[in-house]
Formats: sequence, structure tokens, C-alpha cells
Amino acid sequence: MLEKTYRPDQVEAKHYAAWEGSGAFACHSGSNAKPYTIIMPPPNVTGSLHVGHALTFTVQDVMIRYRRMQGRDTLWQPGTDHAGIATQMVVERELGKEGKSRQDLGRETFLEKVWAWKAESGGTILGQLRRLGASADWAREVFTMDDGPNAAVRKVFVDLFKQGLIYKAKRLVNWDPKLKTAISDLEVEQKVVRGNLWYLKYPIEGEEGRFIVVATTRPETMLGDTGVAVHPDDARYKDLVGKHAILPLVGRRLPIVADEYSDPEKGSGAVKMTPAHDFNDFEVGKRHTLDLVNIMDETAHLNDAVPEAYRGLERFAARKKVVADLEALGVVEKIEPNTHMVPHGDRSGVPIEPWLSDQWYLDAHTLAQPAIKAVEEGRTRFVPKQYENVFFEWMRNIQPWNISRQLWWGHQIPAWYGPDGKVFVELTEAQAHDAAKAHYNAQVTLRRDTDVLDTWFSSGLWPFSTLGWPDQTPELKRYYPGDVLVTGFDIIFFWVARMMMFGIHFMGDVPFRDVYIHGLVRDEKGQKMSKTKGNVIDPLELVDAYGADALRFTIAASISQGRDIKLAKTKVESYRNFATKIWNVARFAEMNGCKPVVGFDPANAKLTLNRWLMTEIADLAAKVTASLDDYRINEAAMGLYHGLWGTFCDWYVEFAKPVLTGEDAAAAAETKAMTAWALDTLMHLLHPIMPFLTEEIHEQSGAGGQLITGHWPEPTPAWIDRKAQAEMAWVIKLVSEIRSVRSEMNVPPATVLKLQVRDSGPETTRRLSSYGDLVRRLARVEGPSAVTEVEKTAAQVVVDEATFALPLAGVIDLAAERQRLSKEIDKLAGEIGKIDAKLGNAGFVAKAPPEVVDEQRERRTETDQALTRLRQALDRIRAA
RNA sequence: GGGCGAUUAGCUCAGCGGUAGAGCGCCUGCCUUACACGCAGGAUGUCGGCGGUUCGAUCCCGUCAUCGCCCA
Repeated sequence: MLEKTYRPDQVEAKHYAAWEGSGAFACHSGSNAKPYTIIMPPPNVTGSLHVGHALTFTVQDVMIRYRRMQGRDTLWQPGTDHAGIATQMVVERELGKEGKSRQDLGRETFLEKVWAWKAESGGTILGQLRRLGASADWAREVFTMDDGPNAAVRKVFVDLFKQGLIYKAKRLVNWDPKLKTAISDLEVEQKVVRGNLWYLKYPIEGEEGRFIVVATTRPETMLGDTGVAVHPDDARYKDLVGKHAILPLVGRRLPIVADEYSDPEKGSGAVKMTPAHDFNDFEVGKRHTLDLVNIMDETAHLNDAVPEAYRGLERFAARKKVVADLEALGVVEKIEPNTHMVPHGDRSGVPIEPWLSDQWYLDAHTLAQPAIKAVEEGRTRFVPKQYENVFFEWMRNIQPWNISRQLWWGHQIPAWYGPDGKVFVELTEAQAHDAAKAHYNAQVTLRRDTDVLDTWFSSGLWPFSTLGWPDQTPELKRYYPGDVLVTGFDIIFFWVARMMMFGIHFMGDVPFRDVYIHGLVRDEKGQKMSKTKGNVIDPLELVDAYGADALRFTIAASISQGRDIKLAKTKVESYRNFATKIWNVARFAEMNGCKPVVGFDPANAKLTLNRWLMTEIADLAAKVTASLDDYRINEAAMGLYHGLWGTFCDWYVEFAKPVLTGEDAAAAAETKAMTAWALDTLMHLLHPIMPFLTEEIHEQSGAGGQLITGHWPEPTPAWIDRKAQAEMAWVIKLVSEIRSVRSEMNVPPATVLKLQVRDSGPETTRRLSSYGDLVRRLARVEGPSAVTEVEKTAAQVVVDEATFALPLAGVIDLAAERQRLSKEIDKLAGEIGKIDAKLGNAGFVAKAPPEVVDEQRERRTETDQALTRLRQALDRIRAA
């Protein structure tokens, strides 16, 4: 016997263990079934499950469960990402508590610490994912730094280096002085900062008393100035081009050059050039061969390239002192408040410093071209489509990707340097030694590059490195390319773009056919969730409170094409109620002996009621299938909601009650079997979204087998009976009309009214005799009796040609009934007016498709008929 | 500055060239032996403004306004 309410906490763990134990999550590389693959974008190993994960993994699980039930050989490949900077930061923070730094430990010991930390807490997030019901193939779990992916990383690096697509260069990079590493453009956030624009007067060499005024937001960088640029057409400075300014505090001679980069409208029109500390200045400097003077160390303190007084100062302290000293010299013309954008490291939160250093670069531009083409040709498709533009925009303007990081945690770059600095890029140290020996004709000592690769480098290989590449495994052959990548729009550049580039280059085909992009989860006010705002919703708390299925259904119902979703507890609560509702209808079925009947074929059902339900379920199955095929998960969810709660619970079960307890044993038996079949079919359809509840109900029904590996319902034409549908639609309409009148006339629910009918045609008469029981029970009426005259004190409703009367002598408020009828009449009259306007329009009749015109004519006839009846009804009680 | 998206019931959002929807909330009445996490009924909309295309526009196009996001 089912408990009175559904208790998710008592069934979730049980079913999860059973699924995993039975091997339901596993792929079957030897099977004949068509594969269906989702490569899970690996969550950060440092992380714990947040509601954004809940969203993305629910979507993935819905899709994988759906395809699994369709008989596909599904692979949902799980794993975690080592998340270089983030993880290293966590461990360094722990060390910091003991007053130690990673340098104190040394690289090897530090890495041991990180691995230990990873072993301890690295599995957290995947464990939490199980609470959600995620049916990934856990036996295949991979970590980005496992041997397999590590071998893939090395091979890709070596191959691309030998193909000239990876190279080392000394350039300005986004340097994070707190983390002491370079970061990529994508890891830089532009933030609005209120600062100043300082106007500095640089004396002109050889022209006593003459100055050129430059404006800057970073006065401290003047110590590294090596030139001044003015616009070639700027009349104010034309005669100065080719001359020199003298840098105050330093005394360096600065060539004054003409370059279109200078904007005459901005500031003074003259710009100081600090090519070693500004990306734009770097470019100008290259054009005019200006010197590069690097004035900072890796922590953004001034180095020995500046006058002694400033050495060792931190950049902001240096700013103060430089400004003070310049003011003392009288060369600060003015200071204007200025709001501008300053790049910040997204992890450290400190302003990044453009800094000159040696880094490894990937020629992203070259690799991007085939990826762009693949999307243009539709070999990879974005859902929703508009995100293709985001992808194109980014890929067409892609810059060389700085892939080296000055970290210890990550894939160490497979490059070794000889004594003279000659680099040997090889898969292993032994091979590097071989190469070195061949080059030097001698055994030499090699020094390995200390840098590691950007985390996203290994993530980019994920679609094939997880399948065993570079080995040509059966899995690689079978499951690449994947069917869909599911991710948020904020990850298009990080994952999608890089997976596309690497996948095409190394596998010769795109890594996935579809890219399903979803939005972010926000709080109920639409605010981004963040710890500092304190509006973070913990998905596991929701699971504890309402069950995993309620959370999953909420996500499924709320997700819409590419838009952010607002999550509120009340929403989850309402879908928890849905779960309870389903639970209770299952109880009803059980209590009434509705057990699955082996070999039951709904198409053989005799009762209209049952044939109607079969048809509704066939329609619903088709709708849910089509919706899931198109990634319209919310449509599938809402269809199931209405099908289960509305059609099945509110109508079918209520219709079925009298049959189940009635005297016709054959009818009762058929209805029991149909109820059980329908419920089980609905559980199948709902399973991808609400796996636990449906599995539990399926199990308790005694239908046998696991739902997770059950067969997705495939309606046949034999399940469709449009006539039965029309019959029951009539019953529903009549019952609804009567209920509505009762309620508006304030008839107590317990009161059984007499039902009279006049003007009924043969069809209505037949229907009344066929479905009288249903009408009597659901509308709480007796009869109906055919009448030729309606009592003056009766409420009346019109269904088709017939008028139904409910005598309410002593109860009815005639004024209220007149008002009710008038309102109906007005509504219908309004509709007729609109239809007439259309039909009266010659253009409409001539140009609209004939079926639309016919439809309008038909509507007019029907509406007019009802209108006439209602007017007659009103006339009758008006006379009273 | 460039691009994308949004604007529909009190709130959150679907929808769509031909009859405007859901959930929550609200109002009324009900503990009708599956369910009060429930049942039945009800109210509520110049579909952001203005133009255009069309026989017909909430839907397509243009424009403006407001809001949000991405990129520079």
C-alpha cells in the first residue's frame, strides 16, 4: 500500500543505488543500438554543486534518460576539471593559514598537497550530482589530469608546436600581479573605476619654457615612458613631431612621433607612450621603434629601471609619490576626475597589469577557420540559433591565445631547454633528450619549462580525450562526435569554441552536432546569485525540502530558449505539489485495483471513456516526444503537467469512478486495466524529468522491470479515436457549464439539482443516454428529463443545439441569472461582430485560404446558434 | 560605440499571421472516502508607443522608449 504522501527522502537513494547497481547508466560499446552521446562539461573539482549546475545537469539528464528509453546506446561521459588557478588558490589559502607559501614547500611538495586535497574533496560535486538523479556513466569518470587526458594534452601540444600552430613569444600579456601569472583575455573583467585624468607637462628639448601636455590615467607609468604621440593632422603639435620631450623625474629623451592612435579630441591630444605597460602603446611603439622599458616586477612593484627613489614601491604607492613629486616640480597642469574602464583579474579581483613576458601562444585564428565553417555549414547547430552570431563574432575576431600560466597546478608544458636556450618540445623527457642529443651531438642537461597550460586547453580536448584519444579506442570510434553539448551562454567561448577548434583539427570532425545553450539561474528578483549578496539558493537544500524531482521539474518547466530563469522556492513548492498529486492518483489506482494487465492493448478498449483517454495519451506522447526532440523541455514539462493533472486526474479518474464501482464487470475491468496502462505510460513519459517518483510508482504498480530502461511510448494510429475525443469533449463542456451555473447561482455543492433538456437533437439525446451517469455524478444533477417548456425560475445553459435547464425555484436570484445570461450574450455577440467584420470584408473572402474562411463561417453558425438559444433563455426568465 | 535579447494578467513567464494562455497570487464555495501539497467556480489584459506590410498583426518589417546581457 502506498503511503499517504510521497516521501522523496525515502525512495531517492534506494532507486539511485538500484539504477547504478543494475548498470543502467553504462554505455554499451558492443551494442547494435545507435549511440547517443553527451560529454559532460566537467565541473570544477574545487566546486560544490550550485543551482547553475542543477540547471545544466538536469537538462543533460533529461535528454540522456529520454534517449536511453528510446533504446539508444547512451553515453553520458562524466568528469571533473582541475581548474588550475582556482584550485591552486584554494590550497595556497590553506597553506597561508599555517603561515606558509607554496614557495616554502617547493613545487613537488606543493603538488602533493594539491593532489591530497583533490583526493579528499574533489569528488564532492559529482557526489552531489547523484542527489539530483544524474544518470552519468560513473564508471567512466575522468579527471583532466588523469594519465589519459594528460597524454592527450601532451600530444596536442607537441603536434601543434611541430605544425607551427603553437609558438613562444615575448609580448604584453594580462598579468595578474596577485596570482603572479598571465591570464587570457577571457579571464579579464572590465570594471568601471572612478579615477582621474592627470595632465602632465613634459618640457621640449631645446625650447626653454615650452611644454607638451600629455593626459594619463596612470601617472606612475610615466617612469616607463619612451615617447610621446600626437595625431599627424593635429596643427597644435605639427612642428614638434621629430623633436624630443624630456621626461620629468627621469630625464629620458622622448621622441615625439605622429601616429593616428592619438585622438585630438581626447585629453590634450598628445599621449605619453609606455609601450611596456599598455597594449595600445605597445602597438604604437612597434610602429615607431620606441624603446620598451619594463618598470615593474611580477608583483607590480617598481623595479630597478626607475630612479632609486621609486624602487620597490607598489604601483599605487608609486602613483601617489610620482604625482606629489611632479606637483612639486610644477609640471602637473591640471587633474580632472575621470571615470574609465580598468581590467581586473576575474579570480583575484585586482587590476591586471599589461606586462612584458615570455609566453606560449596558440594560433587560434588558423584553428578557428574550420570551426567557423562547420557552423556556417550547419555541421554543428546552435540551439537557440541566435547564439551562432555570438560564436561567429568571437571566432572571427579571435586573437592568439596565451596558453601558458605561471602556476604549478596543471599540465606542465612539455618543453625542455638546452644550455643555450634552444627549445625541444617532445612527448616525454626521454624524447627531449634524444632530440637534444641529435641537435648538440652531445649529452646535455635540459631544463623543463616551468609553466603549465591554461585549464581550458585540456577542457578543449575533453570530447575526445575522455574517449581514450590519442589511442584509437572502440569508444572513440563509436561515441565521437557527441550528439549535444549543453552549456550556458557564458561558456560559449571557453568550451564550445575551443572544443570545436581542437575537435576538428585532431578528429577531423566536429565534436558535437548540437550545442544547446541555456541561460543563467537568477533569484526571484532576477538578480544574479552571489555569496556576497546572500541570495544563493542551495540546490541540495531544495532537494532536501521538496525532493529532487520537484527541483528537476521546476527547472524543466522554467527553462526557455536561451533565457535566464528566475528560481523561487514557491515555484519548487508548487511542483512538489504536482509530485504529490501524481502520487495520490497512483494511490487511487492501487486502492481501486487498477493493476497492469499483461498484454493489454488500449486499442481494443470498448468504452468511449477509455478510448478517449487512449487518444489523449497518444496525443500527449507525440507532443512530449516532439518537444524533447527540439529541446523544448518546458513544453514537454507543461504538457505532462496538464495531461496528468488536468486530463487524467481531473477528468478521467472522476469519470472512471462510477464505472469502477459500477455493476458492469466488463466495463470495470477494462477501466481498471486502462487506468493502470495510462498511469504507467504517463510515468514513462514523465520519467526523464521526474525519475525518482515515476520509478517508485512504476515499481509499486507491479508492472515489472525498471522504468529507467523501459521503452519510450510510441503511439500507433490505432491509439487515435477522434470520435471518442469529440464525445468526451461534449461531456466535459456540459458538466463545466452546469458547474459554472451552480457556482454562480450559489447552489450548495451537496444539493442535487434536476436537469431538464429542451430542443435536443438525436445526437444530444444519444449522448445523454450514453453518458448520463457521468453527467449526473460530476455535475450533481438528476435526470435529465426532456421538456418542451422550461420553468420560469430555471437557470439555463446552452450546449450545441440543446438548452439545459436547472429549475431553481426558491433558490435562484433571477436578477443574477439575467445578468449572467446577458454577459454570455454580450460575449457571443461580440464574437459574431468580429466574425462578420471578417466575412464582410471582400478581401478576406477572396484572399484568405479557403479553409480559414470556412472555419470562420462554421464558427459563425455555431456561435449564432448558441446566441439565439441564450437570447431565448433570457426572454423566458425576463417574462417571469 | 557595435551586437543580441526582452517589454503579454498583480508576479513569473509560455505562445503565435486568423478564438490571447499557464503557474503562482487573488476572490467565492467546499474536509464530495486518491489528494486541503486538495476540489469546484470566478475576476483580471489598449499583448510598451508610433508607423508600415497584409484580406487580417500580439506575432512580420521599420522606428522610438525603457530594461538586461555580451563585446570594444
